[in-house]
Amino acid sequence: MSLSELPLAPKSGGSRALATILAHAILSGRWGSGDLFPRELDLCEHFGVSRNRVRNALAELTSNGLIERTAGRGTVVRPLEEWNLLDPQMSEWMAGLEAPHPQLVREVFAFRLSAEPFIGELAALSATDQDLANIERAFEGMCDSAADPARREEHAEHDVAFHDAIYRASHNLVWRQMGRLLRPSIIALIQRSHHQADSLADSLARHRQLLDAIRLRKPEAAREATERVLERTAADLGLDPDGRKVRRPAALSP
Amino acid sequence: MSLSELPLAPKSGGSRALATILAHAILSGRWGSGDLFPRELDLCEHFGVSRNRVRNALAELTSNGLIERTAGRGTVVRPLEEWNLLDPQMSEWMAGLEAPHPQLVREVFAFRLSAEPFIGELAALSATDQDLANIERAFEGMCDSAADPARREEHAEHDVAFHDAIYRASHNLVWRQMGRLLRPSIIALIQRSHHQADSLADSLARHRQLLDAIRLRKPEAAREATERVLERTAADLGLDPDGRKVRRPAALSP
DNA sequence: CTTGCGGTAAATATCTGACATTAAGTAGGG
DNA sequence: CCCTACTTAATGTCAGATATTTACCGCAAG
Repeated sequence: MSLSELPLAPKSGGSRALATILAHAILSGRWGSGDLFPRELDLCEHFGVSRNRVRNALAELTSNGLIERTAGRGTVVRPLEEWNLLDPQMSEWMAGLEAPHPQLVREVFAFRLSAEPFIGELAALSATDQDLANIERAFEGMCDSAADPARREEHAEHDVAFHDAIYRASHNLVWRQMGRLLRPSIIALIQRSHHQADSLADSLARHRQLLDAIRLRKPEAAREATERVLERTAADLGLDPDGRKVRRPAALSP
Repeated sequence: MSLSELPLAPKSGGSRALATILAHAILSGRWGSGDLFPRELDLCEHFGVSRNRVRNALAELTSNGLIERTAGRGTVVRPLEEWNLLDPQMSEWMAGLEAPHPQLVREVFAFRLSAEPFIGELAALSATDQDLANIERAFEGMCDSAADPARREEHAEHDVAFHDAIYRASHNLVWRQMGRLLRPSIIALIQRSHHQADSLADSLARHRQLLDAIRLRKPEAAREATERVLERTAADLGLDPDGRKVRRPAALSP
């Protein structure tokens, strides 16, 4: 991939903006695994910035596993499997992307599909009144912004807040930080799906059931409600809702 | 905390070594949340390195959420809840630490306690022959190195490999990357526990049961076996095995 | 023909010094 | 009393020079 296809307005915003541009290019899949990345000096010239900024930007990509740099050889793009998906910076980049790697969307959603029903259980067991209030407020925001098709983005943000509040209700640092994967996953959703009016109403109804299950402290019901919410989401994403879905062992063991 | 208590041999190893020293100091809890971190120039003088290296090291700490830097004010340490636990670099730092934050150990273990039984199920459902071979090889390594008390570290590495192979058997990128949390958790284990001979034998027996459950593709059995392994681990860590443990909803719902 | 050695080029890593930008505190004038 | 302008102290950025690592090529010995 030639360097000349990249946008070039990173002057404002420090080396962060430059890192974002480069990260988006890699996350979109413009360079394959093992491809050589442009040299520092070429990047300096193309973007009209100092070598220092370029180096800082590249250092950030390095720390997220997107590239590997070695003196004398240059900069190469690392394979997708070694990207650092759990870094919040990566989530931010993925969320700001118009067309992320399809595999990335699938992997993240497969994770949600397997983990979130369980997180729903945890939330039903450990949610405080404060957590419930947060979930409820997000839900009301979803309802409020659902009618107007022009407020899709706002709706998505409330959607993120809803699920994130559930992650937080687990009251564990690790689970909570995993909640950052929600944003890219849900943003990808609104950009892919057409979100018919009936689909939206159905989605809201399923979210309400999940909220109720958590409020009533019914873990089993929360798990099932989460599965139904994700079924709806999978349909909107155009993914096979059962392809990678993991059935509960209760349905499999003798 | 004064800067003079830090070790000072980061000459070899680039800015990475310096970042490790500083990260270890923060992870040990020497600076509290919101405390001012030493200025760049003081660090330069103390370690006898250029400002460039100091800045690179600090940039790495910044990207992991350990510190926050703003021009004009200086560098402050961020609260533990905002540390970037899921970054592999952080796991490495935590693993290399002699005495990590007790809260950190607890949070990570609480996560394992809730997540790993489920990962055990996933592994029993999705493990390939290759995965099984990996798990088995790690288990044999554990057995082999169990007898000699002088090979505790080697034993711990096989222990990590065992559980990591189970994470990998889930065949999902996100779960797989979470496996990096195992190293710091297990390293903390061997540094805290006395690991009596009988405790070790018991631990091995429980690991074997888990291995067998996965090999026989019995998700339910794998979940229970994982819970027993973690019970043993909790006891060795001196944590309350039931304190934060999440019972299965089946035992709670009507 | 292959292997091993040395030299050269290319890329990243580091050092140094100067300057720009930001944020907080402070004194003076309205 | 408040608001502005100045000072100070810290991080952010730039530019140039130098060090180090790596790959590649030519050459000679086996």
